[in-house]
Amino acid sequence: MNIGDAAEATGLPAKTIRYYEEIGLVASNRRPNGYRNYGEAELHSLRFVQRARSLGFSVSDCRDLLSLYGDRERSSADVKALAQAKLKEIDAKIEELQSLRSALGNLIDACAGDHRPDCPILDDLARD
Amino acid sequence: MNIGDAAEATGLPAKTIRYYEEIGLVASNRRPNGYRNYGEAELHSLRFVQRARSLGFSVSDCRDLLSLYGDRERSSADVKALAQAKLKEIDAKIEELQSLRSALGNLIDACAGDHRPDCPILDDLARD
DNA sequence: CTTGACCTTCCTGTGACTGGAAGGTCTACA
DNA sequence: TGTAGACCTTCCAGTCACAGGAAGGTCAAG
Repeated sequence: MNIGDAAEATGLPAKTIRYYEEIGLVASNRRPNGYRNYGEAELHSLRFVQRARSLGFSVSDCRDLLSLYGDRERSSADVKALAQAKLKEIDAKIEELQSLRSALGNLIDACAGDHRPDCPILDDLARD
Repeated sequence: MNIGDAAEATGLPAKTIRYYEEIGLVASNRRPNGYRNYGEAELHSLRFVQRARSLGFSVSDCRDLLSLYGDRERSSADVKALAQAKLKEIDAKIEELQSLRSALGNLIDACAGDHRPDCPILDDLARD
């Protein structure tokens, strides 16, 4: 299976698949003509990474997760710890965005939004 | 006022202040010895940008906001529109993070987190 | 034999900085 | 007067996770 088909099968752009190979995340076999060749095992890894990325894990996290996935001696506690750390990051981001949202929302509510130049938003940004 | 003092006064790292000058966001005067020299006007702009950034505006947005701030003919509606677009972006990010949080949270809840290798988190990432 | 859809590698750019090297300047103190 | 060290300067490289594009090789169909 060529990279284009692998891209379609996994939902990842071909560029991204090449990138994952370049950084040593998901290897590939090569045909005699130099083309990359993807089998079920590689597709599986690519899909694994795709899902982990979409859950918010970094590429580096994916490396760890793939390694845990391949380790028959792993403890599920190790995976859970990784996931919980990620969850904490996500919670922190949500909280930050919410306080940001609230501050910006207040400014917007205070602004008339008409043709006149008076604007509480700019006033706040420019306050001494 | 040298860049170090300006950094302290605005809360921005000196590196960042130089960067803002490089991209043409906040200019500076120079002393005969080549050192940057910051007066009240420049400090004001830097603080303005610092606040706008901390509200989630991009550097490009800051450029627009600075320009609106300096425009006596502006309409507050223009500023409000910019802020509302940003608010929409923030809301979208919050929503995305929340659905992500929920998906990851479910997986975590399903994982025993003990010494055994069985792990619903990995199972989900590796599902066919 | 050609066309066009693939594939390859390599280089550059993104956003918003951050770190570090190499070297110039200023101030305080002996 | 010399010097230490705390500033300042520019320039280059790295971050993260790719995306865009150029130049050129390969393949299947007609």
